[in-house]
Amino acid sequence: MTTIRDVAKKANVSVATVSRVLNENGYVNEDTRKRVQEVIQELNYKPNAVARSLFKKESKTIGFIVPDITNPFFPALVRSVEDYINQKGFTIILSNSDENPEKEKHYLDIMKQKYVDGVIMVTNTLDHEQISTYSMPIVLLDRPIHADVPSVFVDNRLGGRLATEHLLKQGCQRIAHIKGPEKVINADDRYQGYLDVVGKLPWFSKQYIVSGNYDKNTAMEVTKKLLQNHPEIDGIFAGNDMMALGVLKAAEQLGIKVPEQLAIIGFDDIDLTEMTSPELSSVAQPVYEVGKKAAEMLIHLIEGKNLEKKQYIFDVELMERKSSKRL
Amino acid sequence: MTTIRDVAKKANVSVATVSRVLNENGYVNEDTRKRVQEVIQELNYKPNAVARSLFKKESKTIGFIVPDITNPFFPALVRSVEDYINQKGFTIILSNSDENPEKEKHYLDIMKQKYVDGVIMVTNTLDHEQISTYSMPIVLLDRPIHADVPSVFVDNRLGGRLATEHLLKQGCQRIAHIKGPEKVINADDRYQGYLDVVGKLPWFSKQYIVSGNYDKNTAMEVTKKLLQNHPEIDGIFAGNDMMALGVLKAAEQLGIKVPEQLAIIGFDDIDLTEMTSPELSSVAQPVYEVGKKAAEMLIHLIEGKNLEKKQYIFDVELMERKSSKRL
DNA sequence: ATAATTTCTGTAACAGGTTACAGAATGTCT
DNA sequence: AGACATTCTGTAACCTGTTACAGAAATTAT
Repeated sequence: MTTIRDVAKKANVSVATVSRVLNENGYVNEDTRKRVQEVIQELNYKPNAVARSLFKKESKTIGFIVPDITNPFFPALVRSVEDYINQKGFTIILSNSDENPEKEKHYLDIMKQKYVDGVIMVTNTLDHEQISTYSMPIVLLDRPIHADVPSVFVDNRLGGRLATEHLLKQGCQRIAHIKGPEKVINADDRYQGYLDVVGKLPWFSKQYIVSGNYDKNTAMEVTKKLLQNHPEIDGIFAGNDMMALGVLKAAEQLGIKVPEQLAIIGFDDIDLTEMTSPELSSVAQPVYEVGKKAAEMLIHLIEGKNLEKKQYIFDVELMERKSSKRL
Repeated sequence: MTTIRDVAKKANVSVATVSRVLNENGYVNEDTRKRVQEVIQELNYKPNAVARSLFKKESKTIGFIVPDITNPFFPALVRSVEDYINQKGFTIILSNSDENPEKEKHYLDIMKQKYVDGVIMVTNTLDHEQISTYSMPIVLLDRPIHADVPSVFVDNRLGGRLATEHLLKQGCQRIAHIKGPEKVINADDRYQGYLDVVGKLPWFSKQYIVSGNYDKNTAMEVTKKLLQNHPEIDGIFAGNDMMALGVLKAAEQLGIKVPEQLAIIGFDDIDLTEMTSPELSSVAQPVYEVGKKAAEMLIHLIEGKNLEKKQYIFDVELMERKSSKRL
């Protein structure tokens, strides 16, 4: 490995001068600059980022903690964050937390030890206080925790309303909801949106709400039971698209026609909504913008600037496709 | 930030002793050890990983370069690698290359500057020589480049054969192939497997082979044209599942019944094969094992051990589902 | 010509760990 | 008791950049 001292020696200057050339700061004579740069070329010298980090207490690296990258909702988020921070010269350390608070803390510790400049994370197990003990820039994605913690998410409740209203408008008489996991805030918000629309209707009953864990197989199981017990159900709003796929599957296995006998709508508008048959209606999140905004906020914090707002809430959009169109 | 010197001062020992306690090497008196550990607890001291990296020339970090994490094939790979290396105390820096050699080199440079201990990458744009100039452990995933570069992949040609034979056995008379991108080796191997089975049959014609870029929309377009020009086609082997989904979509739009009029099979067996209607047949790769093996090899190389084999080729498995079952 | 600036360069300390080496204390063996 | 090995601890150099500070050289102002 060539070091800055090798370059300095070969160019007959001090390491300080080489450093000045590298960082383009301070005064350097034009001839000297050229000579140093030639030597850098010649030796193919690349400065050691670790040594630089040690002194500057920064690493040009950010952490990104997601529950599980295998969940098709997250890769797009990761991608949009990378696209943004990359042009700012940062790289990403990616970790999967499995929604496990111990893992989350473990990774935050490691990231801090590695001098990451900031962290973007998707969590609902940590609270405001735990997060602030890390005293480094942290931006929450997808799930807000506290008004004081910078976060970016979408209006899930509105989304729940839009989806449910849409089913009503399509003429559904009994609308069920497959809810996401217990402690996940956005699942609860979507559920609230559903309640906003149908909670007061005469036919409404808590029996039309079942839990599905954001997972297609669980959703398929619970939907089958639900439909067998309640054949009157003619519309289902699933808390996310993976569960909506499970619902679709359940309907198919029970020989129920979608959308004629059962209208279905999901949430997230992941890529494969267009690949199913019938195509799946959904509530779209502007995933790319959400990721980008989180990245922007984090870079802002890292650069020591103030945030205009601590929370950004994006609008959602109803995507009407065949699985719910009965008119 | 508390440093090792703070701990040393408070515990009335030298930094060397604290270091010995931290790393559990060298001689340390039991009482001293306890005292130091109490101080570490008390100050909540966490050693600075950057300083350690600088001296040890290692970072407990590996790089992982994928073409695009948004492609549903890669997250599972990333996950399995993370699960393995994590228990060895490593973290992952993830980067998307978009199959662009400049980006790949750029990221390799950065990773090297950050002292990553090794890199796992999915590429076919770099050659043996370029890779070896980086003089750090690199393991290739999914696409081999040269027998000397450690790599893990599956028997794509066999997979191509299995898929095509399966279609033959289902009674298909004219089998087309939607091929992956030009320069991607595994796409070519799958294509060769297809040729192995049907290349010598009397009906065979190059017209039954079209290029689809591993992408569902492109695949849908080309398939529509193909089927319009060649209504005699009654079986399609798509180079990957995303393209198979495009084929499925094309058939639906043309009013062609799957599998009765057209049998379809894909490759990779990504999660959503079970979510389509009809469910998609595919050739399954043991993704989790492939990722794990690559991680194992990399850790081996990092630890300076010798590899038993430079290349590991995993078997594939035919997954027969409804999209191809005509019997 | 002298003073005041500005440009240019080098020395050495610093970031926060690890470890070679030396020396002291303790234990074991004739 | 003396020779030797073993245990324990500290000092200081090292990893590789960055930068404060000082001093020299060149330029501009008076």
